[in-house]
Amino acid sequence: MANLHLTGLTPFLHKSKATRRPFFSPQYKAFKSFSSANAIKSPPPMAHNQNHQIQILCKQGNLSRALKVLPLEPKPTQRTFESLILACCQLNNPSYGSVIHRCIIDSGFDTDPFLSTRLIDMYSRFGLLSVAWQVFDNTPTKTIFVWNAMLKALQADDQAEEALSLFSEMNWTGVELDSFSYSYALKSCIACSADSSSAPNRVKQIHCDAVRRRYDSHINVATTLLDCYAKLGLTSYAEQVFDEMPVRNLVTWSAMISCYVRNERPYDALNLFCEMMVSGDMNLAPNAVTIVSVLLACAGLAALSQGKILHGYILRRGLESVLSVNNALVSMYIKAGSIVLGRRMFDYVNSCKRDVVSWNSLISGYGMYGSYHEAIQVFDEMLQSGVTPSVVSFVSVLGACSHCGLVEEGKRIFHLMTEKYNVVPHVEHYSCMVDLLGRAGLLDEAVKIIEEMPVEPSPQVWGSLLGACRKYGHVEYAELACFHLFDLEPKNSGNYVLLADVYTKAQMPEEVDRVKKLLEERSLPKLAGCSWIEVSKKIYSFETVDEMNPQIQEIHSLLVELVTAIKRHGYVPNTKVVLYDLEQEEKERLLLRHSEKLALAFGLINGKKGEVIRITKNLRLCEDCHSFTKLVSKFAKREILVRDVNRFHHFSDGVCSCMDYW
DNA sequence: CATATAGGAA
Repeated sequence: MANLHLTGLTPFLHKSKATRRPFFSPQYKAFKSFSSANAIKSPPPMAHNQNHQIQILCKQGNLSRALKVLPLEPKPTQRTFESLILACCQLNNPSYGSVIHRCIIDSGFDTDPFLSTRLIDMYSRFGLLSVAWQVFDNTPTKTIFVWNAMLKALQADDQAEEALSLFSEMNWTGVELDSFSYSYALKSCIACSADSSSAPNRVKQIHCDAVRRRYDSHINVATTLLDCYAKLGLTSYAEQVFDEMPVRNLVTWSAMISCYVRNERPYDALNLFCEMMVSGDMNLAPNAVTIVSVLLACAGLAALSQGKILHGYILRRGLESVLSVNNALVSMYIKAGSIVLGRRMFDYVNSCKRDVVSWNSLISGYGMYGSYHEAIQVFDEMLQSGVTPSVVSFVSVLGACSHCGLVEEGKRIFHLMTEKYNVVPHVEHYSCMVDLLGRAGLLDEAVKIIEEMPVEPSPQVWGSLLGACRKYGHVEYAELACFHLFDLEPKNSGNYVLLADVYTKAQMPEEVDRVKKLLEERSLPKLAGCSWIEVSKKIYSFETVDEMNPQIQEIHSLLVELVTAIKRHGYVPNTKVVLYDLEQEEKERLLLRHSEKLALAFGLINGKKGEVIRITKNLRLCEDCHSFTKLVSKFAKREILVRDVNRFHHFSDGVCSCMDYW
């Protein structure tokens, strides 16, 4: 069971990158001029113990009064400065920070490693990395705390390369590293998105180093390591770290669960969660973070019953008021097939507590159900409520347009985005536009978008074009898309299959064979079609070649019965989707073994009458299954909801909610 | 004198 992600979108991070050691950087100059202009002249008349007084004022958060007392004689103690810096961080006030720094220099504390640690941390919070570097460089005796503060600052500012070179400098200068050093360095490894091919080796190298110095048994180092492997998709490495850990806590378990979720193994995630729950360890009571991961797993599996059970647990634990949990619930209900319950969860949240993520979930949810009007209505409501749409908001709305074939509306929103909201289109938005135009058959226009886009087309962009080519049988553009795709993601077998599809449709058997050979040569496993269905709170999954199910005979005979019946209502098996060169009868037999048909028959046999049949598929729904299910919904008088990789199809009385546009 | 360590929502 793989490839379940519905809308694969990552948030975008925009952070300023300060370069190392610009001696008189603008920030530093600004800081100097500011602090001298604001130098405080006269000390207050008298105070019994001014150091103590300042520390009290800092604790109360009254920094301005504390600073008025500051330039005292004799000079303030180190403790006093520490209180000032901490208060300044708490108040998030960079101007006061500069004033305090000035006073520290004036008092001759600027070489003190303890205060340097605090200052570096403060400047890191304010995003003033170049000043942090100055403090770092001006500290002659660097304790491990000073090194770690700088390392953490770089890591927090996404300056991964800088962080790693600092880490190697630490190794080289012979500083006694501690577990924090390893944590920060590891986190930096996976942040190097620029050349991610080296990330696995970097992590492994630090792993070896940590093992050598016996730091791998530290729970934070091990957990960070686990998470790094999880984010790199190296699940087996993550499992190994998890298994070999001497002690595990809630964070470790949650990290492992989230590893399975993000690597498309929601079933394993749920199993591990159950294992944690039955351990009976009171320290392993799941918190909001754990719950969010598990809800994601339920969403991936479309495990509605499991999700509801979890919802009950959330209510008992009083976690329903946590916004992230609520958002995860909205998304879980939507992806598990109930837009109604998703909407109810959304409405349940106090409107002032909603954030842009809540809105985006609902918008993309309506998009997946093909409910364009609701999607756009919710989008408008969001704008009216004063929430600024994010990059993802536009992806969600454009996706909704795409699913409904509303080309003009999509173009209008794309313009709205750039003109009114000044959002510079990301590659994701171009990908949406290519998808929108491609699905509507406007292939030339889609290619024009790709040619003219100012950013490098991502695999998703070419993938959208290829998908459109499959739909419309455009060989030339399909070859163009694959030329890039085979280079960008050579191991994605789905692209080869799509290209073969295009050639099959165009009746070019030699080319079909050529692509198949390519697939074999590169020994890429074709992702097996898999469908699953929840019946009586249990999930049953089916693969195309599935003889393991004890009811398989019953399922097959029901399918044959159904086919005979619906053929009278005009069903013609669409044997074009079969890639193999076989007799017509054999092709029809193969069609009946498609996993979604098996799941459908299983649902008809075992499900309760009158209940909606919910099926989930790991690939795109095939055209034959689509028309088959439409007729079955009419013939068997059942509502059928099928979720494929992209969207939902709601079949009822012979009609699908997608109106045959998908 | 000591770094608020590590896991999460579209």
